[in-house]
Amino acid sequence: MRDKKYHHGNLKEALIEAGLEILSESGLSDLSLRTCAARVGVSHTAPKNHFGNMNGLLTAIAARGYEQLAEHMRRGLPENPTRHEVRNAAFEGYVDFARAQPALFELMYSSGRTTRDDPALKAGVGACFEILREASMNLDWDKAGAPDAELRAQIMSWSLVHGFAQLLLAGKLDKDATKALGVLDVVPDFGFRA
Amino acid sequence: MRDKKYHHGNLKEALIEAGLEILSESGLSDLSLRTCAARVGVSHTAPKNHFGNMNGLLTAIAARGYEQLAEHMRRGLPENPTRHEVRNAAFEGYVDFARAQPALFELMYSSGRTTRDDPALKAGVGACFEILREASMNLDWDKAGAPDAELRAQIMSWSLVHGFAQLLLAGKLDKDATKALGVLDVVPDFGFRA
DNA sequence: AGATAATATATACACTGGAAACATTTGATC
DNA sequence: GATCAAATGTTTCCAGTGTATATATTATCT
Repeated sequence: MRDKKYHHGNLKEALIEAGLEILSESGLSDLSLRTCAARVGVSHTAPKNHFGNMNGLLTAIAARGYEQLAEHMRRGLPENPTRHEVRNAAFEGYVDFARAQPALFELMYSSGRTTRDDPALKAGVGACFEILREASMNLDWDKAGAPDAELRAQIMSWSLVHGFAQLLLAGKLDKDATKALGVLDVVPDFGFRA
Repeated sequence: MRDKKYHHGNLKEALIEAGLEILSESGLSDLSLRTCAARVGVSHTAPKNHFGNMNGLLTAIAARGYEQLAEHMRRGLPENPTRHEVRNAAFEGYVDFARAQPALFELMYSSGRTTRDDPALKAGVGACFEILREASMNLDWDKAGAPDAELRAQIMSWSLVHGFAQLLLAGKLDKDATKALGVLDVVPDFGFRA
């Protein structure tokens, strides 16, 4: 880094990755414009050109998070997976991701820190939502047959797995409870009747 | 308030209520030691004597939040409620509370801002958990009969209703989806088979 | 080459939580 | 009642935060 250039060249991407690193290493409270900028070696006002403000940077980081979450939910799937395999992978991957990246997960689902209408963010959320749609198909819930049975099952699946992940991260499920249930064992098989 | 006394007399309680008001009126981002202290008319370092630091104040506020949530989950119950009425009231009350107090709800379930081991906080969480236990009794899930079937049903109930509430607050369920489902209509009757 | 836009810096400001020293009041003990 | 210790608040200061403004540097396009 002898000849440090005035223009970084790929600052936008570098800042997002710096943010992801900070979230992974430290936590959400240590993620700031200044820590991100410092890690990249740039002044703390440089991000403004690419993200507008803190909200914009956080939104971009959260969007990347949803992409990673979608990856996680498809990880380890065989070539032509059965519907049951898709469901198991999706639910296991969801909780796995939350536990592996708690700070990022918290940012992704916090209400005021990100901009909901952001296209990249909505795309990431949409990718996850699509996986959950596939994972929830042909679930024989009680109200199956109702006009919006599929959407209903999809939202219930998402609620169930997300609520479980969040309660886990928030420490609301004590160790006895989770151990008795087998945590990851209970998740993919939430009592759904195939 | 002519003769303003040096000692407030009930500062601890006043600060908690000020915090609840700020959360209700403005939002989590506007809640600070200084805004709380200013609302009570006291210096911004006064809270230290009662709560130690910001974390302590937030923990106390969150604990109060769980008490309010427990109230909400029992609101409007008749004298000798049926199990179905208990369940409906608990689930409706849970989502109702989240929508009525989104900022407080976010604080209550955020990971790093509060101290998990705090006795008052644990008591509040315990009260809610107990209501959920009652609301989940005799649920005929697939794995009913297993040694920990009841705890399992309890955790699933909590995950389901909490996940739904959080996804709602985070704006992940678009209006078409929630409208198609009837939101509060779907909550108390999540496909449980009585 | 020269104008213009994009990108990064420098500086200043209001805000935050917390540490330290000090002031005031309360309450217990003699 | 006087006295001394503990509890309760204030004052002052500091490092850290996001952002607005003005400025400097580079890239791009005609």
